[in-house]
Formats: sequence, structure tokens, C-alpha cells
Amino acid sequence: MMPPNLASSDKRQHIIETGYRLFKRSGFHATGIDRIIAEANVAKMTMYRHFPSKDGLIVDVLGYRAERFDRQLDQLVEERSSAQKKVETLFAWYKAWFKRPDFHGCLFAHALAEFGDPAHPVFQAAAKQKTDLRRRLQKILEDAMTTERSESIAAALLMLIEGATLMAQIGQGDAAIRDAWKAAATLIGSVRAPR
Amino acid sequence: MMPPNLASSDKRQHIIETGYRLFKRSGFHATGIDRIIAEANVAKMTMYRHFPSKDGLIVDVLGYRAERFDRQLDQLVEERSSAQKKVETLFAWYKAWFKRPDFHGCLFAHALAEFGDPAHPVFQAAAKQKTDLRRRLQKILEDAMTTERSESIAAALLMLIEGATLMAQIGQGDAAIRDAWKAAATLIGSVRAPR
DNA sequence: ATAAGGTGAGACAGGTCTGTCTCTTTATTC
DNA sequence: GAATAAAGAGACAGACCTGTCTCACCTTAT
Repeated sequence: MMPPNLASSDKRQHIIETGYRLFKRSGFHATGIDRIIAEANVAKMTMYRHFPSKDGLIVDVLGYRAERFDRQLDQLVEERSSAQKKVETLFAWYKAWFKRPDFHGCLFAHALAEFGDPAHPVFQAAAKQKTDLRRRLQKILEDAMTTERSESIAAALLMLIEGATLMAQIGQGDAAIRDAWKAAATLIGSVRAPR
Repeated sequence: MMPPNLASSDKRQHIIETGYRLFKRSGFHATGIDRIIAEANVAKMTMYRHFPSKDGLIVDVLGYRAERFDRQLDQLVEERSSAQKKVETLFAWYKAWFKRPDFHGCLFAHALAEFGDPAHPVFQAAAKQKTDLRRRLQKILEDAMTTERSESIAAALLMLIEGATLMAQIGQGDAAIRDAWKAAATLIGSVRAPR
């Protein structure tokens, strides 16, 4: 058994996905290890062989989720014409996400809420995702405007998205993403037709 | 001792303020009752005489915080001329809030993160504050534009504010509130000079 | 066949949590 | 001074938490 066990990696991934499902539904502190291993149908030692601790598992869950989000964003923005069209597609993606029955808000925002210490690895993993998303939005916008404006508007788009996600959590996602897109279109349009 | 004991109300308020300070710093689940009563220098039974449970205390803490925020907002917007000026003052208030050393993000957003069940009293108390704030923003804006536009832009302003608060939590509050205000000014200005 | 590593199942320790209880002390009002 | 209500102090129960440990089982490579 020298070669890396494939079944072992499968278990690891299964634990991550189970943790993701439970953490987003019930929060990090309120979800116990026992609950995770019971839902994942693995032994406790299997979990602790793959992850150093609960916090370590949380960090890996956030990393997994960030990677999956990045891949989806890659698919969304590829081969589309204008920056405005790309942003519109992104907002439509959020609108669909809000409608899903398993939507429970942004896991990274929740992580920041529960782990307020900036030195904590979970905090840093969550903060990184927000910073990365802002950078990606800026990359999309900089084709259509100056760098200075793209940075400012990218930050505004990110804030609109985060705010819309919060409103979606209290059952107002539909109106929120509609108003957010209206605002986003106005902001992007203001570049071409400044007052 | 027939008349309501004043000292008793003081204790109650002191417990609420201590809980507020600890909850916002460490989160709700991570903050234990023992910690609260130790910091407040009260006996455990004193706390349980004033509040039915930990969840009950949390609801009252959120209510206290919402009331205080409303009062501050009252002071901010009174006797100011234009809607734009009022919003600018509000954004300046957020900018100052982000700079405070005891800033740890929005307690209501954190409550929504930790109590994801819409039927939970804590969830409802937190959701109410967001809905109320949106309504107040709309009242401010409707002097300067049609009701339809004021509703849409008020929602956008709220999302910008919530997003900025999240970014402030990861140490980017200064740039966030600046970009948020830029966007807000563009949105408000777009009403007078529509494309 | 045999050796070895991954896994399941669950006991276990040590700690923390919420909430209840009793007993004593303090402060106020009549 | 006596009566009464609030509060302090802390034990306590029962549950849950994380993380470690043991032992039996199963699969796979040699």
C-alpha cells in the first residue's frame, strides 16, 4: 500500500462536503464533530487522521468552497463580450443561488462573524475570499474603464453583492438582487456618460 | 419595597450592555453565561431573574442596540437640508464607526449568521433591524425622488452599507466607505440627470 | 498466506455549556 | 428594629464539546 490510497482521499472529500453542508446550515460553533461524522458515516478517528482539528477542517471547507466558487466564476465570465454583460451574468448567477432551497447565506461572511480574531486561520481564509473576489471584479471592469474607476466600482459591486446576500438571508433576495443590478448598471453606465 | 426597584433595573441594563460588549467581540455561541456574569459582576441567578434564557438575553441585547442605533440616526438626519446631505452624513457616521477600536462588525448580521433558522426569535430580531433601516433610508430619499426610485435606491444604499461593514471587518473599512459613498452619490445623482 | 495500513465503533477524559437550586448577605421601607 | 425583596456565591445536574485511545475488521500488496 505504498501508493496514496484513493479511497482515503474520497473519505477526506466526503468529510469536507458534509462539513460544508452542516456548517452553512447551522453555523460553525453550533455544529459538533459528532454530528459531522455521523452524517458523513465515518469514524471519529478517520476525521482526525485527515484533519488536525475542527478548526483545520473548517479552513479546508472554506478552501474547498472558495475553489469551487472560483471555478464557477471562470465558467461564467469566459467568452462573453462586454464587461457589463459579464457583470449581468454574475448577478443572474447570484439571483439563481438565492432561490436554491439549500441557500443559507455566504459561508465566508458567517465565518467572519463567528471567528472575529484577525489572527485566526479561519478569519484569514474567509477574508482572502472577499479580497480575491474584489480583485476578480476589478479585472473584469478594467477592460471598460480606467484602473482607478474599475477599482472603485469593483468595490461597490462587491458591497452590493454582499449586501444582497444578506438580504437574501432574510427572504428578500429577489428584490435585493434586482435593485443591486439596477444600481450596478447605473454605476457602470455612469462611466460612459459622466455627469 | 413596593415601588419598582431602581437598582434592579440598573443591574438588568448592566447585564445587557456587558452581553453586548462580549457578544460583538466573541460571537453568541462562543460567549458563555459564566463569562457574562463574571464580567458584569453579578450572580447567575440575577441574570436568570431578569432574562428567561440566554436566547432571551440575546434578543434583548439586539433590541437595546437597535434602539440606540435608531436614536443616533434620529440625531443625524434631523434639520438637514437635502436627502443627499443626509445620506452623506450617514456614510460619514459609518466611516467613524469603522475606525473605533471596539468595532467588530454588525451585531445583527452576526446574529443572522449564527441563528439561521427564520423561526428563531434572534433571527427575527436581527431581520427586523435590517428591514427597519431600509425603510428609514427610503423615507429619507423619497423627498428627492419618486417613491419607486426611492425604494430601489434605498435598497442599494443599504446593501452598500452592509457590504462596507463587512469589508471594514477585514480591515478595509476606509476604502470601502469611500467607494460606497462614491457609488451612493452616483446613484442619487442619476435621478436628477438620467441617461 | 501474511503483513500492513486504513477504517468502524465506541469508550473515555477533561472541560464547558445552560439552567436550577440553596444558603447567606445586603439594602430598603415601614 | 422588623420585614421584605433583591442580590451574591457557589454547588449541582445533565448534556454536550473536542480530542485521544483501544480493539476488531477489512482490503490490498507482496
